[in-house]
This record gives sequence, C-alpha cells and structure tokens, in this order.
Amino acid sequence: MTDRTTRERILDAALDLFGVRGVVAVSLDEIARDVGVRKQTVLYWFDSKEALVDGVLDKVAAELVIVIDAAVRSAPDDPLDRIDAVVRAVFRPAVRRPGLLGLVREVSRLSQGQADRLAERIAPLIDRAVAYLGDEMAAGRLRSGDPRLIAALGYATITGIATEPEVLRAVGWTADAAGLRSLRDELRAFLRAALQA
Amino acid sequence: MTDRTTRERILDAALDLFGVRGVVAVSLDEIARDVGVRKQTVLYWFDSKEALVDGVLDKVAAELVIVIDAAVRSAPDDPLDRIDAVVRAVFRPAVRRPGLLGLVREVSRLSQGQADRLAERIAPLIDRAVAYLGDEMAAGRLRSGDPRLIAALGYATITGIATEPEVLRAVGWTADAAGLRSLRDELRAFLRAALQA
DNA sequence: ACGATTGTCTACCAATTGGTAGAGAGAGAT
DNA sequence: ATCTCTCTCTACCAATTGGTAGACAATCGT
Repeated sequence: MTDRTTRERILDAALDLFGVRGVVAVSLDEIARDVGVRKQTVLYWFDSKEALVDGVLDKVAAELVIVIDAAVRSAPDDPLDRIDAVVRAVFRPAVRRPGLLGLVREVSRLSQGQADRLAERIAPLIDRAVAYLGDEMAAGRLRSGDPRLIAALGYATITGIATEPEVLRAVGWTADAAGLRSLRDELRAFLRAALQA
Repeated sequence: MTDRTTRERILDAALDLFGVRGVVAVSLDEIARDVGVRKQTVLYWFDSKEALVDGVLDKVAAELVIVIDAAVRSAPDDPLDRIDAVVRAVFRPAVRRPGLLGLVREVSRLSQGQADRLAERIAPLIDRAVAYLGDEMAAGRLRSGDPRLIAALGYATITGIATEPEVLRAVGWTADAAGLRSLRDELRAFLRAALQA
C-alpha cells in the first residue's frame, strides 16, 4: 500500500503555491520545503515539474466536478436557481483556497501540451453548461441567446473574479472572503437579470 | 536627445512577451533577442527587470487612459451608450495586443511593491467609473445598485475575457479577434440588461 | 579638434533552476 | 535473518537566471 500522505501533501502545497504565485514562479525546492521534505522526494512522486502540474490539475478538476454535481443535484428545478447554485458552488472552494481557479488560467500559458490537457478537463464542464442552457432556452425557461457565449462569459467572469483579489485589494477593495462573496453575489444578480425569461 | 527607439522597442517587445507568456516566464535575454540587441542593453535602459515591468505598466496605463478618455468624450450622453463605448474602447487594444490586460493581472502576484505601483495606476480608472456610475444612478438614469460592486465586476470580467483566450481556444472556442469580439458584445448586452433604469 | 556623454558591446559572476545517480533506512514477507 | 520493495536522503550537474564591470565606438557641444 503506497503511502499516500506525502503525495497528497505535495499536491496540496503545490496547489496553494501555484495558485497564489504562479507555476513558473514557484520552484520544486519551495514546494518541498513547504511539505517538510527534500526536492528530490517531490521528483520521486512526480517525474517532473510538468507531471506535478498535471497532478494538481487532476485534483482541481476532480474537485470541481464533485462540487458542481452536488450543487446541481441538490438545487431546485428552476434554471435560474440552479445556475445560481452552481455559481455559488464553484466559488466556495475558490474562496477557501485563493488562486485555485487562477491556476487554471495560468496553465494555459505554459506549454501546448499542458494547455491541451487542461482543455480535456475543462471542456466537459463548459459543454455541460452549454447543453443545459440550450435545453432550458429551448423550453422557454430562460431568455434565449447563444448558450456558448453565455457559458464562456460566465467562465471568464468567474475565473476573473477568483483570480483578481490581489488587484481588487490593491485598488482599495477588500480581498477577504466577504469581499469575494459580495462580488459573487453581484454576478449572480447580473446573471438573473440577463437570463430571466 | 536620448535615442528613443531602442527603449521603445524594448518596451513593446516586453509588453507582448510579458502579456502572452507571463513576466516570470520571460527572461531579459529573450526580450533582448526579440529586439535584436544584447541583454545588457536592456539593463542599460532599465536598471532591473522590475524597473522594466514598471516601465511597461506605465505604458499600459497611459494607453488605457488615453483610450478611455477618447471614448468618453466621443460617446453620446446616454449612460448606457457611454458605458458601452468604454467597454468597446478598452477591448480594442486588448484584442490588438493579446495579453495586454493579462499583464495587469499577473503583476499583482509578483512583489508587494509592484502590486502597489499597479494599484496607483489602476485605482484612478476604477474610481472614475465608480463615481460616474454613482452619479448616473443618483440621477435615475441607471438602475440603482452598488457602483463599487458593479465597477469591480466589470473590471474582473474584462480582464477575465481578455486573458482567457488561450483557455477558450483550448475548449473549442475561437480565440481570434472575432471570437473575442462576440464575447465582448455579450458582455455589453449583459451590462445593458443589468443597468437599464 | 577634442573631451564628455550616450549607447551598445564582450566577458564574467553568484545564485537558482529542473533533473540525475545512487546510497541507505524501514517495513513486510518468506 | 535476509531479501525486496518503498520511500527519502546526500551529492552532483548543466543550463539559465538577473545583474556587474568595463571596453569600445559614435555623436555631441565647445
């Protein structure tokens, strides 16, 4: 039975550091120090830095899927409420872990391979949203429009908010969880206003 | 008379490279190579990499101020039209230069000093937007709400869209100028729907 | 004509990066 | 008891990073 804790702890530390300061800016040494282990131990668990990033992406994607599924299942049938629940659900881990979604953005700038692997994990989520929006529009329960555009805009806005707290705080905005939540609520209001049938 | 062209060319190259691949990921050597000069020449014009980043920020902020001012001045008096014009104006340079706004985001993750210097440049722009929204709401020409929240949301969304093309393309979205424009137009529609008095 | 200034260069440097090679500790199974 | 496998370690390495020191040419005002 492979000892899981070290690997898990490396993933946790890497996720936090990558998310806050960026993948390129964080060295394996720093991650190792954070975990209380040598850099070579990190390279034992992950063949390369790229493999580590990949592992972190797996973790993030898996978390997102679980969180979204749970939100969809427990939300009422009304599409606006359901969208609302998903937005709130996606924000919850993002607030708890600053930069979780910021990582998603940065990875696409690394290598083509990593951008592709990222797409494999994000695409299904967006596709689900597109299909859902399309269905509800066809049923007349949402104001009709281009579901792809709306999904893409929502995706961009959510990652925008989630990765922006540094800037917002610098501008005089509070970047704590409360500030992020009010911003999230404003987004929810926008979505309601724009999508209401 | 200081020869301006080399310095300007360095700034241009740095802006493009920083914006697309990130500040930490781009070395002075690479920028120098791009300009056709040695790295030490870059360090002659800018005392350090941080100073170069600072110079690039100055350039970006100055461009943004000019562009926004022009848009405000030439837009009709109606607040929705005016907001519309500003959104379009801000996107224009962002589309021409991929990652111009992405740079703004990343810089805040570097050092505290650079985050602060960034704030000095961005804050006035957001403050102007907040003041304007507040005035128009008070005059009953926009649906009332919290202007700070709306301005922050708009800022986050715009930088989100502008820095997301890589991800969106990876997901099957076209990241060319046309794709960015449809996304921008969707944002404009959202703003209209949410702000209309 | 000439000294000073401006701009670019060659030649280094210490520090850090991601990564390799291989030793050794610890536990389980036989 | 020892063999094996899992895990973490020490000891390196080549390459690259941002940055320094100083030579050399061109251009300038005088």
